[in-house]
Amino acid sequence: MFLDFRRDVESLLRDSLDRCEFESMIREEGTIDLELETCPHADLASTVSFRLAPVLRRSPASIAKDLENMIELPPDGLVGRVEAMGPYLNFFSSRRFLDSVLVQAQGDECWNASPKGRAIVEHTSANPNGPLHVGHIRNSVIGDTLVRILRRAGYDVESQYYVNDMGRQIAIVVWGLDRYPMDESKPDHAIAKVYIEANRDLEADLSLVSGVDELMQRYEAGDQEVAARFRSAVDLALFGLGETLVRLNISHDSYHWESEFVRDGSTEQILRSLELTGLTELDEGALQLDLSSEGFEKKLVLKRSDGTSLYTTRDLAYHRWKAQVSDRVVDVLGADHKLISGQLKAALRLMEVREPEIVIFEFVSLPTGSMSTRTGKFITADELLDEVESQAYQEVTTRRPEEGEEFRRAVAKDVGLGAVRYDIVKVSPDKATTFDWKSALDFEKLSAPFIQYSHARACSILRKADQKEFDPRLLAAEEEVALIKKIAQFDMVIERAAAELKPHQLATYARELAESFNQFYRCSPVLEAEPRIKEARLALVNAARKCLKVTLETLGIPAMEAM
RNA sequence: GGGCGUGUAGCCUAGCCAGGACAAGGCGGCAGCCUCCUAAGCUGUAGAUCAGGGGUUCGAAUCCCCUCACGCCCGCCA
Repeated sequence: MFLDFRRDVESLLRDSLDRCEFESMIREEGTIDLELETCPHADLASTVSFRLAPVLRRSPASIAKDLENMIELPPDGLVGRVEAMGPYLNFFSSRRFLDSVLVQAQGDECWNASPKGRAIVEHTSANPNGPLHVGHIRNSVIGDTLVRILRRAGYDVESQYYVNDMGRQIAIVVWGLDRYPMDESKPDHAIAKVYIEANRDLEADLSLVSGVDELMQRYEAGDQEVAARFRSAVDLALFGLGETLVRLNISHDSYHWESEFVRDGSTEQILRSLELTGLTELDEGALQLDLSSEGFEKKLVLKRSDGTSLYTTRDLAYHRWKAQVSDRVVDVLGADHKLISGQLKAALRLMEVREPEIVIFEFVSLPTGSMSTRTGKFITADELLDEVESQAYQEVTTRRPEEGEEFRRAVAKDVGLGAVRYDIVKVSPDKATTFDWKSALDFEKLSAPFIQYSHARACSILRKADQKEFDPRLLAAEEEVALIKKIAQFDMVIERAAAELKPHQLATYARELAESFNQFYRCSPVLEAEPRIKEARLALVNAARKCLKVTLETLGIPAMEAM
């Protein structure tokens, strides 16, 4: 679709540069950047003339004119028109392009890119010491959307949850379970209560801390009885976490426990590999890595003086394994991991292991300050989902009073899920946000229901008519052409979001697509149009419906047929 | 103190990495549209020294430097 058009424009422009012999004049600088971009004035515009002007000592406008004159448009290509507008070189798609988009969009193949390789995306990986809160799910939603985008872009993706089962937090939970029984609530919530109580005790009486240390040492040493207690506590928490993730339409293909990488010896192998670099040293019994050559002043501790391993060392083992079995490794991490992930990458470089691509998201705070599992200051994802769904139920009851209970419940569930996911994914990950109930419960334009609604309207039209043969050339109204072009951009948006790992670009596209459809909906009546126009418009509605559905699914948001 | 990130209308956000043709949306405000395919929609309107200052450039919200404000980090925690 649009990528085909862009490829044709690139080749036409390169040919033209060759014919004008511009390229040879500045070849020593390498190939010319064609400077193609989408803009309001053309389907693709090039500003390459500005770049050429100082080298050729000519005005950008005259260069653009020459380039325009030297372009030979094939009679039946995707590029319909080229026009030098001052210094800009504007390219417009052809009628054939619009027709082919409309035909392709009736099928299912055009929504998936060709195979690219294997990718591993690690996301969520919250400590199993409590439920997911509204900060954690920013990780989950960004991560899961990236998984879906990469799949669309042609990657064979495995999503992984890295379980921190060897950390202090989980040892505190295991220790606390001896003193406090879990109550009847959802297991992750019950574990959090134990964790909060245990922390309170440990802070009140520092002599208790040795009990936690001992548990950690026995776990790492392979004590069977302790291992069983750890496993049982972690499993309980993960079970609860998993239920929340299901509500968010998120699932992981595999779970990997930190302790795996200790037991199979790969953490020890990491230590040996790093010792070979000659940059390690013992300081008071602890093994440290000097990363000053990589720009880190502080030394990275790899092994405690009591011989136990540390999070980063185990993480290095995990990352070396991931790099070995895939073509792309992506981690989604909170802003508090910026430094440590930089050190991780540096250590991997020293071992000549391919570094992961790290997507950092900034924190979600509450109006009252930052969240904390330890002190119990958080809004859980479960609470949020309950509240949003209940609000959505009221909305749908107001708007569709004639519909039955079952319909309204189902719509509320899908609207609620969509609203939560879209609200998170629409914001760029590097923006810190403050959680706000009012905005979370808003179902208007800049939200998922806006897009779901467009899809439902398209479905409603299609339900009322049978699709027959159509002539795409009959779609020439401004809004119709704009909608076709917007649909065509799907492949480019996916490619870019997958390359840059920016899921919010897809959220922006989804809103634009829905807007284009709504404008078409207003201007072009379908069912009442004369037969041949009606068939063509039905085909466009069908194309838009498919594109909206695929876009929503890639965002992990349900596309209902009615709402 | 050092590092990283952010600062765009009353509020929230896109655009910034790859500088280019009028800074794009939403919420809220104001004025309209349901004898017409679902009004969770659509149309119009008002509202911006793109944090501030300097620099590079034919051209800067976008690149560089400085300042200010906010967030995160700088553990033998994870």
